[in-house]
Amino acid sequence: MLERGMPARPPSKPRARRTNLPEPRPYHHGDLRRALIDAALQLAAEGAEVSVREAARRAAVSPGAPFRHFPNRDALMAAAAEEAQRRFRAEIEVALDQAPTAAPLGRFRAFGLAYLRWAMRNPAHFEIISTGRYFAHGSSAELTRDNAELIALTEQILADAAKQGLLRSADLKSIQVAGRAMVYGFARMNLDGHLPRWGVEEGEIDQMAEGVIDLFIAGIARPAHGA
Amino acid sequence: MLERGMPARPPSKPRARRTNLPEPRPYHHGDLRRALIDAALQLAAEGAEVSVREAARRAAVSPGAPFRHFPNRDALMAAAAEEAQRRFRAEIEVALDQAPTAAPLGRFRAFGLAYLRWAMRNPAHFEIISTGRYFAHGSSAELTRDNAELIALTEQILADAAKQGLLRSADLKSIQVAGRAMVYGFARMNLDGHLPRWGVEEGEIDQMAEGVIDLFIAGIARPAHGA
DNA sequence: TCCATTATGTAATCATCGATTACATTTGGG
DNA sequence: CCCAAATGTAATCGATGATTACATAATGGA
Repeated sequence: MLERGMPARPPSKPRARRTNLPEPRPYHHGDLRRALIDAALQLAAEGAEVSVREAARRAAVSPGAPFRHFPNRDALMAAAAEEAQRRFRAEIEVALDQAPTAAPLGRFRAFGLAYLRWAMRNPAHFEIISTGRYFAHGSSAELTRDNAELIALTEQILADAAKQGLLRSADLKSIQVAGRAMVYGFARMNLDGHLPRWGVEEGEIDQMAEGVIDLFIAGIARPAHGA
Repeated sequence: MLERGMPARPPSKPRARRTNLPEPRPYHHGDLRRALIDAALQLAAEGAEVSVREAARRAAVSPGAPFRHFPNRDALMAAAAEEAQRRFRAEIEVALDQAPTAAPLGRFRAFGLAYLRWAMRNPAHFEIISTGRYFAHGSSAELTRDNAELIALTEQILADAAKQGLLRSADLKSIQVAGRAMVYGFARMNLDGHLPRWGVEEGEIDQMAEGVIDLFIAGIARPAHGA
């Protein structure tokens, strides 16, 4: 596969037909596919709508060029979503690696916090991943699989918690769906502008996210023996 | 205000210039604004994207006509959202009117169930209301006010529950945000295709919604004395 | 080494969409 | 009755997704 840092100028005949252009980029881009994905993610992060043409513009390429790499706009969005999902998942896995394996509810908490933290800091990317409005639902097998694995992870954590007698209810399915809904909902509330900007304080929303997750865990956890 | 069932043909001179067209609609529509809003909601409900032109087409009117009633597409979407929000709110208020005033947690449950029931049955309309992606965020004062009132309603219910000593925690803010996040998240999960179609059974998702809400209430409620 | 095949980019073009402008028709009040 | 305001039409513009024909570069086998 072509790398990003490859030599930008193959030493073939330069053919400087126009001498005033500062960057006579070679006819071939090098890794246009990657550049388009990056441009798409960047556009989304800037709050602009992602158009194929604008991505092409950012890659300094003609409007038709992207269609050599993606059959249509949705395919570009799907590729961008896959990249975003990789980053999302990586951050969650780092958080889980740092949490002790023996404490399921602590892992559950770490998972939720990492999830929300990423979603708060990358709202546009989170939306591309989650909404399925930017490209057909099951069009990306990688995205589907990745997501299913994350869900399975939470199921495993909850099953461990149940096995250790840490949960008040045996209805794991409801707990799982409720937890997903709450975290997903909090992320989307932030995204959709339903979280008032409590004070200008940075990190205030992070704090609220923490409070909400802890409330949920307190709600499902079996009360401590002495309480 | 003009009604939908108004006489479609004012008895002015018919001017049948072309005799083969089945419906020589009069030059003036009657209530184009309302027809455009209906068309927009209908298009959304059908899963199609809402375009001004298609709404105009459905109203059998020229592509420029809608702009006599809405300055731009967003304004049309905002008007459609206001209409959807009215229906949404009406259904919730009916549900609350049927719930006993003295049982705050029962009212909380009724609220959540009505909310989810409507969101499940009108996913596209729910999205128009909630997403703020179809028109500028605070562009509709009515929508903002309506939504704020619904939120205030849940706050009141929770405050009542706290006053009656029904809650385990005194952190009403976290409870409120967590509850909103969970219900909102469940609705959006359905919308975004994150709820697997558990069996073809109709009403299965309704059941899941109920389970999730009950789990949440059980989590925040002070345990019964004898338990 | 040559060159032919394939990969990749360009130019031109099309249909659709949101939006604006100039013009036409209808309606309703003075 | 008539004119002004409201409302609809026609024509047009710029942006976009997408397709097609063509141009250029990269690659590998003879």
